[in-house]
Amino acid sequence: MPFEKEREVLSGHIRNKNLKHSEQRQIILEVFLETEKHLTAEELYLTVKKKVPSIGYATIYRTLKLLIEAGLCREMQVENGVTRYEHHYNHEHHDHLVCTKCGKFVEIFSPDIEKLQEKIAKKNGFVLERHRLELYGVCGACRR
Amino acid sequence: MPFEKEREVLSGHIRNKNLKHSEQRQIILEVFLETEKHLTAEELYLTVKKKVPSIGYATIYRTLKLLIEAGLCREMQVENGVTRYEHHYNHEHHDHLVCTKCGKFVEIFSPDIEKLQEKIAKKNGFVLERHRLELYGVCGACRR
DNA sequence: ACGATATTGATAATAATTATCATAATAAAT
DNA sequence: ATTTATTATGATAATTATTATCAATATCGT
Repeated sequence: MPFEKEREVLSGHIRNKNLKHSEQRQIILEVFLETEKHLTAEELYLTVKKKVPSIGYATIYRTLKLLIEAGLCREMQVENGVTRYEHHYNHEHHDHLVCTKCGKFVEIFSPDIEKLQEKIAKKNGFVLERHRLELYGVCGACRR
Repeated sequence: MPFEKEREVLSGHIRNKNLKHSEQRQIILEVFLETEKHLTAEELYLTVKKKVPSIGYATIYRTLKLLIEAGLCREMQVENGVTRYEHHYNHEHHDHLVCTKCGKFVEIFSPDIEKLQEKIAKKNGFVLERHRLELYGVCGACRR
């Protein structure tokens, strides 16, 4: 059974909040997890629609919110304003390095940068909650 | 004459692109520069409207784009999705540390972080063009 | 199976920004 | 100064992404 852990997380969250299971939620979760890239709501909608033709946009958005609350999903917005959704369960925190030509991106992480951020926040009297770092440049393939 | 340099920059850009001067553009620039905080398009619109009641929203957006092209203005988007505009001419590059309670923010800059970003980009074969860094936390005042 | 409650899907509403287009303003040439 | 070509403006429609509304349906504990 693939994604058993993730199913359980969602199930637990639903029970926890006295919500209800539904086929739509199951399928949206599956499609989301099966897709190995950062989806837009529209992409998710279109893919789910193939399995559940009656699905509505609102359900996609509602379920994405639910997945976020459950800790299974994370929102990311890259420059142009499009919101994408990425897997969050068992995925380490990371930031993104995005190619401005082809849109390809890689996930990055730097403990050194994280430390420096903490330092800056403290210096200004802030208690840091989270941050957002996006690097934009041109990737190797796009430069030739 | 205040903001003489900035006026010249805009003037030069307008000449350069064979565009035309207008009172609206002058006044929008003035209001933008006079306001010592990061404005939304709406705030700018409302302030300009006091001086030029006939001003339209489209002109505000068009002129903001023009100011950005001229290097006088920079867009910044903080988490909630609202786009704000800040002074860019003769302002050093900086990032933002934002309070999630009251919305207050301070401008920050760390050469060390910048260097690390370059290093990461290079390691991944990217030539870095720009980045975006926002730190979110709770400020001193909001914690008591 | 019943009843209380939550979910769904269709659609309207919202909000921010951009496109359209007729009219007005600007700049350059006469 | 007048003309002329071109750009800018303002009103409004269109667009896009997301959220709210609400009647009909599905779920879950009894």
